[in-house]
Amino acid sequence: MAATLRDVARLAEVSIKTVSNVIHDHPNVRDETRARVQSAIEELDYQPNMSARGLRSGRTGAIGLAIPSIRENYFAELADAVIEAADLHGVSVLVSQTNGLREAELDVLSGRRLRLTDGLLFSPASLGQDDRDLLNVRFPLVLLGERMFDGPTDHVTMLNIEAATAAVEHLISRGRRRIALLGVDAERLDEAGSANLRAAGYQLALQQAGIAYDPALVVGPAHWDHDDAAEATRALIRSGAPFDAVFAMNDTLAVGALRALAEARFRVPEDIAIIGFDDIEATRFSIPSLSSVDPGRSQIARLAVERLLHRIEEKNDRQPPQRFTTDFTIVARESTDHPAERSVDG
Amino acid sequence: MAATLRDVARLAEVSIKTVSNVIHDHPNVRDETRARVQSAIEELDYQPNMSARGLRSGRTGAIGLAIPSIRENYFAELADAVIEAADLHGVSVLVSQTNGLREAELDVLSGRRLRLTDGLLFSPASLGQDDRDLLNVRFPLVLLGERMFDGPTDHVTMLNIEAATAAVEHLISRGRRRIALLGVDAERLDEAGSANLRAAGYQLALQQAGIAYDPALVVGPAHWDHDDAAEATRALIRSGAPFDAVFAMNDTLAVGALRALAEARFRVPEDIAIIGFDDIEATRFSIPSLSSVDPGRSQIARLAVERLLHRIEEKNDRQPPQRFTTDFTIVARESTDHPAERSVDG
DNA sequence: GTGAAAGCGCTAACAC
DNA sequence: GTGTTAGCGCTTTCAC
Repeated sequence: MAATLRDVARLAEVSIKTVSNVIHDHPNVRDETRARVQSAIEELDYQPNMSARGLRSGRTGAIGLAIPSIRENYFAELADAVIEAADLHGVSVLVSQTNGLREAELDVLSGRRLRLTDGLLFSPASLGQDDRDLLNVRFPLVLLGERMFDGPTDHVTMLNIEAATAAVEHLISRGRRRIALLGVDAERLDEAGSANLRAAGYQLALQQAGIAYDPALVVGPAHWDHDDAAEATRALIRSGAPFDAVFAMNDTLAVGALRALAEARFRVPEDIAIIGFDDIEATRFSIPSLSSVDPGRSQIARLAVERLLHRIEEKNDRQPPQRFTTDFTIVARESTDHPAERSVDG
Repeated sequence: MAATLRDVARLAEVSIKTVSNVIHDHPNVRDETRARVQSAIEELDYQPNMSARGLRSGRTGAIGLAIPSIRENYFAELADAVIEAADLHGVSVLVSQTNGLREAELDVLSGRRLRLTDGLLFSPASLGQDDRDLLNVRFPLVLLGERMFDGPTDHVTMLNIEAATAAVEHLISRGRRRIALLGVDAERLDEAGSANLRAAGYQLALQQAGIAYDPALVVGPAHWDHDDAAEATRALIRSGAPFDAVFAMNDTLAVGALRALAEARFRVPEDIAIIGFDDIEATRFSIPSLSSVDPGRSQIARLAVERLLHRIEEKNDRQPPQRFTTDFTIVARESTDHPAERSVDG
């Protein structure tokens, strides 16, 4: 059986309060006593019972991270950054996957799903702007991503529009004019999430460069996975609409596009330049390597963890919700490292 | 403030014991009483305090998963499978990353790192056969991977030797004879871990096919990442040793090799066939797609979670440690979909 | 079928 | 500086 405070106190011949004082580095313990307690702790290999501490203090020392799927590289890298950041504060991370299902996301918000936690970092994939009120929960919550805005909680998000504009400007700076947008149907530009923001950034960049917007170059899929991206790119190629660059709304899409372009014997970047979004590791190891937008993931994670821990600390004097944005960077790699051979005007 | 059992009991006008009986689906509660309690629970949105339950019952309802890094695709997919499997049992998963550091792995085993858990799934990357005794811990532990064998705990592992043999046989069946082994230095074949087992499988397959073993075709890196894999492959190419196939000890290495081969203008699979190991998602989206060995990851996860929960359940009548192996499959994709154009004999 | 009460291990207010 | 003690919310034994 594991040792308790009582056992340590008995061995060190002090009261449990003194042991507790030693553990919590409280003052008012004589050095000699402290040493005696310390050695008792070591002798018994005493480890505090976190359930008891949690019951008493109302804190578990763990936070929840609810994301669509840890298999998606972006979220794996985000989870890594969150776990690292939490570690620095001595906090553990419980990971819950929603698979993007509304039911699962509601479960998460109900608190039914993650019960040992002091608070939650939540990156929704199904809930949208209309569900904002559901974020009024009884536990500290920090929202991630770009599906809901102006909700009742702190929110950490990237500068989607600005970053997308910069990505498209990067393509334009390489002499590209017929820039396809991969990741959203032209008819659904007004829906929630990163997609429409990035699409807005795309349109803005075109406009600023005096390039006409062509809906024929805007293709799905709604699901951002390799397969659908490859299929959408094939459809774009079949459509016959000429294009000399692709702005993929994330790197997974970009990798799928790369695959479809290779099948169709397009050269990247000579014939088609590509830039993705998220700067996941895969960008560095595709052939060719993929240019991308680094959204400042570790900054997002650090900020989010710090805000959440802050909210957990704060008692009743609750501050109004705040929104935080992170810095982005364009990372130029091989897939855009070539000026257009001839400019194709629309 | 969150509602407690007491609040529910008061509202339903019963004792807390009756509420507890309802919650735990115990018999001996009249239907009418049960209904009254149920509606009180709903009215108050009562949710059991897991710390209190944990303190009382000695169970937290969470398990730990300690892996090197969630960013590595293999571990992300393993974590996904573990979380899914745990979910089926109503158990949460705390993820801890060791980054392959010995210190961190010792921390994990000391129990200092994951304290809210009932048990641990541990996939070591630094600890090896000599550290077997360290696995004698006070909490339920299930070991994953192939760095330690015959330890004092349950162990779930893949059939590395057999699977590696099958992978190499797959290359041989395509007429390949000069098969490079990527992932271990020829001088270090005897060290711990998956590497030497897979190397043994490689040697076995060659032997059975009557192909001479050539240490010049066995190249590092010790770190299984894209960069080092690409570099090792470049070195192999520079060495001038002729080869017509690569068996990469995991898919990450295979992707790195693919990159180096493309740079050197080798065609895959026409000039060089490649097979990897782990069957991560990236295999399906590389160009060409990568053949691989599917190690039965979800089976590993399910087995591991079930064994761990079983160990958590069992009282003092502890069974001896058991070892479990999973089924593997060779998944043939484009990278091996071509018979050798001419056989190069060694 | 239901209730009363002890106690899991810890924290912290209070006493000395 | 150190000790005593109440009580966090729950489970469970035992009584009725």
